[in-house]
Amino acid sequence: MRLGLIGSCGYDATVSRWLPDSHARLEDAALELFAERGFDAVSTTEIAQRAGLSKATFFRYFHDKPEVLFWGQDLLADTFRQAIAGAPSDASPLQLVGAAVLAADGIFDADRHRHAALRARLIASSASLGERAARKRAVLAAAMTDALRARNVADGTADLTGMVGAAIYGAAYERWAASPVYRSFADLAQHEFDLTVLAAADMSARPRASR
Amino acid sequence: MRLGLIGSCGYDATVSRWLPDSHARLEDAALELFAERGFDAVSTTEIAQRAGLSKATFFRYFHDKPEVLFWGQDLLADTFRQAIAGAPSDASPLQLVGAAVLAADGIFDADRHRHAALRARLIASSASLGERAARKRAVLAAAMTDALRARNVADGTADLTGMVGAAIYGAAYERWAASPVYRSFADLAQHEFDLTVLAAADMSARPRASR
DNA sequence: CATCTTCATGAGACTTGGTCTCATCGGGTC
DNA sequence: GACCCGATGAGACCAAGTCTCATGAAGATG
Repeated sequence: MRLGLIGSCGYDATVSRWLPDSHARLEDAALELFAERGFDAVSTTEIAQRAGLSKATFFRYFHDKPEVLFWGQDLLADTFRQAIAGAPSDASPLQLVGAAVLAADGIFDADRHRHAALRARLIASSASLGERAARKRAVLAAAMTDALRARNVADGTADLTGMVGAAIYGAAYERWAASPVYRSFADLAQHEFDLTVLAAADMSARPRASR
Repeated sequence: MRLGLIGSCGYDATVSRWLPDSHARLEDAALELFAERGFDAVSTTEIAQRAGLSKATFFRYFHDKPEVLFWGQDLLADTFRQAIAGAPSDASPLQLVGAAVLAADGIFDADRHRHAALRARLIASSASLGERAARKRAVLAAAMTDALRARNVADGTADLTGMVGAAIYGAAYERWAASPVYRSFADLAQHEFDLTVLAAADMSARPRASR
């Protein structure tokens, strides 16, 4: 139900004198408190206390307070990179990023869906969280751009297509998170991809005479 | 040489018992200190002292420390909006955002160019500044998207084109800031626009058989 | 059994960003 | 002269984040 892996350093849940899974306990405590009172009104000291730990330990597991909501993003960037590197050789750049977003399906399971709506609500409520989210998305775009360049896609095209890929991902994730019941991420991603292909063609079209 | 206008509230430089232009003095002091020692190693107290003011006054003029580097962005978003609203009715969405970026030419004058390289260097050096920059760019994209929707561009197309517009702006600004001598922003923007038109067509193209 | 090492943790001092309240004081107004 | 307005200073106060040192159980070694 919960990953035994932490962002950078893998660790095995050593059964010791301490209660196990400090990382998960801290995350659970934080999400509970955020759900009750919002992000800003909860202090890191309080999160740590509810998890039965100290503030210092909180910052050992999370680089800063927002990171409780954002950890695990590296995995997503890697998934994108690998999907693009491993796609068929006759795919267009747009199809490559489409395949990348579809490949994220495995990450967004039912467990992750449970907190997705809360996360979205919190991020929308705080300017500083919005900044972090924007940056994370830029990192995803850069990951795709790099993977495209590695396949000899021209620089300008790789830049643009990476951003479009991030937009497809963002739209698909938003809908996935907003859905009250669990749905397959791949279905939503495929749908957003199709819409984006149409929109890409539409960008350069002159407007029809209005009605 | 320096605007007499502050972000949200206009004020006139009342000649009174205080030295005028606190805003400008704070900004100058901050940029000097940042240039000397970097963003993180300078405290807001120190900035205020060099400007002959108190920390409290610093936070009256800038909502937070990073804002010293980012204020004035609202003007840019408004410029984009107005340019899109006022463009010829037969323009394609891509041409609309192109026109918007070109319209920013008036903002990027020689005075603003003087500190642009420093700003870029500082932003690249700090993760938190990178987040703020990413968010600001997302706001610009949203401004363009809104203006496109107001012209009856379809939602999906407006979303995508707004992001592309922000990318064009970002690339043009980056080159403008990096140029050691002052250059016309419009020239660079036009060039980036042309490249992006080509890249947009290239996104959907199958790769040529490699040599 | 005794000792040593390892390591996740606690305790708490410390710096700084950011908020808030209250006092100050010159200028303009009536 | 009495009054208010508005930019400012002083400084208390809170929370994020860093850092150092102590602790004590687990496991290894002898």
